[in-house]
Amino acid sequence: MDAAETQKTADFLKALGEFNRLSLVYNLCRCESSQNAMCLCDCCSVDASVVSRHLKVLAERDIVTFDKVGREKTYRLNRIEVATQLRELADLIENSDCKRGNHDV
Amino acid sequence: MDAAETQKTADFLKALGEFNRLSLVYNLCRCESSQNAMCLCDCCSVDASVVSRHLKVLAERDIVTFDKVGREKTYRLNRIEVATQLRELADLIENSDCKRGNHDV
DNA sequence: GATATAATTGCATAATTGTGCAAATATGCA
DNA sequence: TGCATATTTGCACAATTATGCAATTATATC
Repeated sequence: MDAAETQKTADFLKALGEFNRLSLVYNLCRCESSQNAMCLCDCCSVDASVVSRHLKVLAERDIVTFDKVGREKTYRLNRIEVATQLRELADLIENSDCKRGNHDV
Repeated sequence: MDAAETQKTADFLKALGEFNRLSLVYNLCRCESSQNAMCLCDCCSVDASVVSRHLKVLAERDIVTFDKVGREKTYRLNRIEVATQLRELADLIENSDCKRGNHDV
């Protein structure tokens, strides 16, 4: 577990670990289809510019992906990737190698 | 998903989403037995007071638990609980109810 | 009791982050 | 072209957070 990887995981968790951003994620969670940013604004009582910035953070960490359609951006949640990353962390925490005698984790 | 619960999940993720705290968690991850705080200091190049505060944050979110033995506190990772919470989030994100037609998530 | 070690706390500070507003940019449509 | 809508960006500011150092508390040992 080198520092760069630790930092990457921390950044991923930090991106999810903010109330409005997590609200956006939950909101996208409920939508099978993509949602544009204005629609997502409704779920949190902040300015559109704030939502824009939060979505940017989520996109930077590959938590969401967007398509640009005309002047709208439609966002969708990277369900599989996010879930996988969370499960990998869960597995590491629950069954880290050195519990089995491998100290080179 | 009410606001209080969202906030709680965000706080949990935020606690894990900081480099030095995640380093502490990974460090505890590698140890089957409890580790005292001074020993944990070695894994991150910050002052003991900083480690103390980070451990306090982790304990507040039930990520770690400690026992007080004499003047030392020994910490251990709440492996099962942390892993479970991460997996529950993964499940929610991957298979949110409304993909199945339930919009009351 | 005196001293040493473990851990916490108060304080100041630097750094980061979240926010709103106004302006700018980009695109669609009349 | 002119106007409306979606989104981003610049800027200022408030709030939070991470940090180090010094002092304090708690406990063990001599």
